[in-house]
Amino acid sequence: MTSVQGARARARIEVTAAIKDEARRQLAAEGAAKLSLRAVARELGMVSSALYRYFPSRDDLLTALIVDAYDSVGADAEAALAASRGADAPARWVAVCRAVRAWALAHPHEYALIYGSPVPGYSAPRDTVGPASRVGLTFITIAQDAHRRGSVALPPLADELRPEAARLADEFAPDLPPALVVALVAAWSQLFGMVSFEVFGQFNRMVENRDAFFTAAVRRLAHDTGLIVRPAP
Amino acid sequence: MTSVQGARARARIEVTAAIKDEARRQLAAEGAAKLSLRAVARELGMVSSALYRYFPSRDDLLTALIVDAYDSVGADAEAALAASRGADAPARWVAVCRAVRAWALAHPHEYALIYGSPVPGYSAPRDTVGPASRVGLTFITIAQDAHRRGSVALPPLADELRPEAARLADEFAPDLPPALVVALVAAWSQLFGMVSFEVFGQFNRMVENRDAFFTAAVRRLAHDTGLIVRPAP
DNA sequence: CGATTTTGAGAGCACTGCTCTTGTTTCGGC
DNA sequence: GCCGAAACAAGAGCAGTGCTCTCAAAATCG
Repeated sequence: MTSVQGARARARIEVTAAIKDEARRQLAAEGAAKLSLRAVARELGMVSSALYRYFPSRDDLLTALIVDAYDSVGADAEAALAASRGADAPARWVAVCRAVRAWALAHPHEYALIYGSPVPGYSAPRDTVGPASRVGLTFITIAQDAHRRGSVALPPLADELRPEAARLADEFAPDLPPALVVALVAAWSQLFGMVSFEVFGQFNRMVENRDAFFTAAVRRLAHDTGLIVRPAP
Repeated sequence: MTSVQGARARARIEVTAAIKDEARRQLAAEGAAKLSLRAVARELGMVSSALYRYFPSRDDLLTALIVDAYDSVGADAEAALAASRGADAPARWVAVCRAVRAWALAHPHEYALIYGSPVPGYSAPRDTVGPASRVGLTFITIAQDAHRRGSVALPPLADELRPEAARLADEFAPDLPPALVVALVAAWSQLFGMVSFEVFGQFNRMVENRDAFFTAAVRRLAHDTGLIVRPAP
């Protein structure tokens, strides 16, 4: 297929990767606001206009970095999920949450890029929705496994939320009870609230033992979602 | 005091206010990234260098806007708290949470400024910590009232979190049980997780009936914190 | 080989934050 | 009322930005 596609195509993907690497380096060093196309080109020994052959605009470069960042957290979350195979549902939930937090603390600027304020004129392009959902799918997988094994205690569901819950479940996990799905979405967003507060410094001079705080809170989140410990028969 | 302080000082605070107003307008229209000192000056009919007499740098202007934004949400939250006087604790919690969310949806760019990724070289200046804590203090007030009336069911507290909880309570609300304080901090950050996801578009093409979803989730947050309904004797 | 597409290089445009210098206006003490 | 000091507006200018355009070199394909 595209394997032996001439030196040209090969060079192109190499240069594209080099640009993204250097951009990621600047992102980690200075943040998205200070990411400069000219500086990236300069560091790579090319002229700024040449860079536009690879990314039609600065925002497109950022979009590429966004996709990569989503894939990076997503991969870490999935790895944590795989590594926790066999554990009970709450433990797996906590493991994935801790993986997400660890990734965020290790890549604060990339985290800010995807879970902070939308940087450009915003409106995320279509390419991002796939990678963006990988973490969420991890949680759904945990819930599905737990539900299959009967280790779910259905959380309460407010009456006025019932239609929304049914729609949500139908769209994302038809095999799961609606109450579980909406609880999952809530816990998902709440998890990122805690991670964002920590990464963005809102816990400064307040929470000290963040590891213990986070773990306890996230365990409670699992409980709220309905995930319970139930040893295999 | 500083009341009749000459036309000079008077003009200064007027110009300062005009600059902030115009900056806020541009902020709402285009976002923090595109806020331009020159454009603000242009719109105000002055030259860009003159603006530096009022704000020594662009970041200082942004800091001023940040403080104002914190005060704005804080005021709304406090108003909601005052308006809910007499209601039971969970109802008051929900009322304040809804006020915060409403403010965020009405001022998305200002919300992004204070609860999104830190924009400048970050590290919030000292002036911001006072206004920034107003919303949190609102929640502490609710908890204190509830605790005084006995309408709190203490949430569980993990052993490894006990020292942290004691320290936290001692620093922020010595009259409250430590378990309640850490639960409060967790719920506080989780609340902003949901608001951020809604404002930043993470719920797009997913949650439709966001009002019902948010209210139900936030009610559960109150329950997690230990706030319970208990009619006055 | 020749024609075509892809790439790099350079100049240039309009814009940004910010500094410095030059006059002008306002203020407080005599 | 006068006069030095402080505050101020204005303009020019610097270094940097994203992005467009043109033009030559290089790789690709018929």
